Amino acid sequence: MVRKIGINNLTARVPTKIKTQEIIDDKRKDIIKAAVSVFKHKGYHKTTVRDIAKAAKVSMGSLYDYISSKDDLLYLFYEIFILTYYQKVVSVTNNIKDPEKKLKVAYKTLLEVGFSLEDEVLFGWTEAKNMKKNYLKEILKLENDLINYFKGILDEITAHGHSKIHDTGLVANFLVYSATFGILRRWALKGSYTKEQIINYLMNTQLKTILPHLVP
Amino acid sequence: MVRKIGINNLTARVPTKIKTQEIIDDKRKDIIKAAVSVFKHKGYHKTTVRDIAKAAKVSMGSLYDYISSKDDLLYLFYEIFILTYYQKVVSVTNNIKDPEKKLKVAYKTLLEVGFSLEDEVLFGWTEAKNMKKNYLKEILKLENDLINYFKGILDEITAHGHSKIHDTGLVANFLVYSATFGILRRWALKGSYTKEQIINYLMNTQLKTILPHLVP
Amino acid sequence: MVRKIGINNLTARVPTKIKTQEIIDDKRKDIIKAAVSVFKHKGYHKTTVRDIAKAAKVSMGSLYDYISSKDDLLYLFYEIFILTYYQKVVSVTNNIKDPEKKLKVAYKTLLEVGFSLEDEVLFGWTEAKNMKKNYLKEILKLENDLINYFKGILDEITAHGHSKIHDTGLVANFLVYSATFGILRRWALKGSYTKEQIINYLMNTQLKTILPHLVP
Amino acid sequence: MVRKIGINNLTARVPTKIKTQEIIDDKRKDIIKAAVSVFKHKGYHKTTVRDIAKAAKVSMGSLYDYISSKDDLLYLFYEIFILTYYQKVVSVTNNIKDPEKKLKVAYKTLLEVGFSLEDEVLFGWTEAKNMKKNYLKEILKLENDLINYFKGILDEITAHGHSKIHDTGLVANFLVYSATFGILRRWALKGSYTKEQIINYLMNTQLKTILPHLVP
DNA sequence: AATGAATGAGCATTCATTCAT
DNA sequence: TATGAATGAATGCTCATTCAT
Repeated sequence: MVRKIGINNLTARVPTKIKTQEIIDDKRKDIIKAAVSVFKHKGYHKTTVRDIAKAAKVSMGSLYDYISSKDDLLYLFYEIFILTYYQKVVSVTNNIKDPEKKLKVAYKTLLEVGFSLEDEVLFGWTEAKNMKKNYLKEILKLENDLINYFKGILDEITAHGHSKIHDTGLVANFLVYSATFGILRRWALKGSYTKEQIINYLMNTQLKTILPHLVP
Repeated sequence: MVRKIGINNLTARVPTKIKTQEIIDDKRKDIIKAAVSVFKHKGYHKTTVRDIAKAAKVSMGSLYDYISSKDDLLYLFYEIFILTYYQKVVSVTNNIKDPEKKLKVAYKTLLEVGFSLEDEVLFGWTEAKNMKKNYLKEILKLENDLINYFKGILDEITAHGHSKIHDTGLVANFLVYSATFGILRRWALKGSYTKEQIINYLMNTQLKTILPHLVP
Repeated sequence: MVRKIGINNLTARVPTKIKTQEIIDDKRKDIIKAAVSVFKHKGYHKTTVRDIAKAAKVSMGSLYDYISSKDDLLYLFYEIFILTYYQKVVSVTNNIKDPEKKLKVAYKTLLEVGFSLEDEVLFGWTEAKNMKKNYLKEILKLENDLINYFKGILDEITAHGHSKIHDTGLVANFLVYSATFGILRRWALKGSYTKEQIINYLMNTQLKTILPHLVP
Repeated sequence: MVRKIGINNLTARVPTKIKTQEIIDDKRKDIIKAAVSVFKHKGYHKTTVRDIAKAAKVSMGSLYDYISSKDDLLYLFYEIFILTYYQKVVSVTNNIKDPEKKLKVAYKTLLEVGFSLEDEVLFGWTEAKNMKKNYLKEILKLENDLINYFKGILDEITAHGHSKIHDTGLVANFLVYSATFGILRRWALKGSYTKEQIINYLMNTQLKTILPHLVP
């Protein structure tokens, strides 16, 4: 089941002093974009709110009209980040009927979105612990939607008897985990392997584990 | 090729004001142990040097006689952490002649050491970015030793014609990456899967990718 | 001698951008009322101009059309506050001829107005220091009118030979001071004494000091 | 019953990062003295922690080694302030046997201590609301000790049949309240009345209310 | 060698006031 | 007249590091 949530109305969770919703949405996009661009390079802790304000070309005071704390920016980043992933995967695979094909396309999309958002992925993996408890909870829920989307495909495959998957939940989790391999290990891989080589490797090994009869 | 380095003389990279090497080694072990015990729970940034001094039962001044900055502690943590991994894997597999058996035992050891050091693994993954550039370089070298140890086994397997592995470097990297799945995704997995289930799953799927004829 | 000043034209001291006097008076009353309602609960410093604008249901910009600074509101509060006291006491006692009777009624009124404005009294006592020097001067003048009203009664009493009061100015001052005892010490008194007990106590002791022959 | 608490061990309630108790006591006295000297002139809110550090000739960081928040300084001020009052009154009257004499001396001491601490009294009356709830509670307890000391004397007087006091608690409260008249109304009184005139006036009127047979 | 008090630059956040629309 | 978004100086507080003893 696909949650029908857009980015704009989701961010409603974060309080603001501004009254015009349209301005909030626009400005927030700018601010988060600026925040992420700084976060990516300096990390959450080393980035100061001044850095972000400067990057977003707003004053300190104005920044705090749109968010209520530095924490909020982290939350907003994750929200957008995970939704970007999710919506991309869903939009690309939604109309595919054959579950095996669907899995292949979904996984490939996962890999490609990851590579297109390398810095964000890296940042996302390392800074989650800095989120406030209740914010983290929300983000984990969203992340779970993505895992479940894959689990759903795997369940379909099993149901159709194409393949016998032991535990679709565990497999779905590992699939999603495996998709960030190329990014999280980029220091070790860069120089030796191209993005395409990594994608091919993962498509061949990880999907074959699930669909043994797969012909690449 | 196994680098023959022990913990003590490695830490020589980190400057100190103390002159008796023996005292340095002992005290440093205490300090790092204390630092890690705090880091694990509070993270690097939220841990203050005061916290560490307190946990190590030394004065602030004394602490700075053994290290020259908070960064050093991070480096020393990684050094010990990665060496622990490496030495464990090597010591357990060093005498195994059959490369397939060796791979199995090495991978299993990797998984088990990981689970025995969950907090350290988590900490290690998320705080690497806080290390000074030149320290990071050193740590990546050490990490590379571990990857190469696996690559060596895979090369042996290929050489013996048991299995045809396309790119042993890439596979070695992914193997080591996969081994932390259970820990890095523990928020999603805890509650649903036991450590044993996760280890079994990974042994079955990841090793089978490499050794298709494997009978669990 | 009673100054004949109404609330509206007094506030003329505070500058405004608005030109129609009628609108000023109306809107200002709303704004001050709102400001006081917030001030009472949060204190002057912890109340933000935003709070006041919200409570007064006007925009920030509009608020600043009617006042020129947050200070002004403090002044306007005191102005209304002290006039309320004064006018009440005067209106109730103006027609009483017998000065002893007049004193009794005036003092009792003082006590009762105080208890009906507990929060305002408390606020008034503790925030006066935040007023601008020249505003404070004006307020002290108004306050002096009240003291002098009591002094006038005491002078009459002395003139009529009913009682010999050493220094009517000092006595008048202390009388007015004594009247806020129940409010300024309410943390210590609440729970043990009712408003009526306190009023009775003060009527008995303080008036008897002045009029020894008094029969309650 | 006189609580046996000195200033030094009382301040133990406020946390510190310093380990040597002697240093804490000394430095804190300096800091509070400096804080009060600034508070008196600028009020609590308008005084910045920087102001205080400067006046105390310590760095910001050092200041925060001795207190844990600006609030603490307010608490420490009140603690010392109220104890100064209390200890002075008790030490001067402790050995007086005759309760009437005791009351006279105690009240006079109250008046004189007040006048010797004018700024502190004024500050104390107006800033109590800024104290944290639990701190305020402690201070009110201390204040209550002073009230009760007077109540004790009044009870003795009543017990000895010298005078019939209706409600010694209420009278004690009002006595203590009356003692700050000269200070809290100094704007109105200064210029017209000397400290001595005010003290005489209060001694004559307030004590006579309690001890009608009193001959000044 | 050891201690712990001192330093001060740096940070997140607030808020009275202004001004373009 | 009315609106509310924008400003930025100012504030309370932290903490890695130093240094006198």
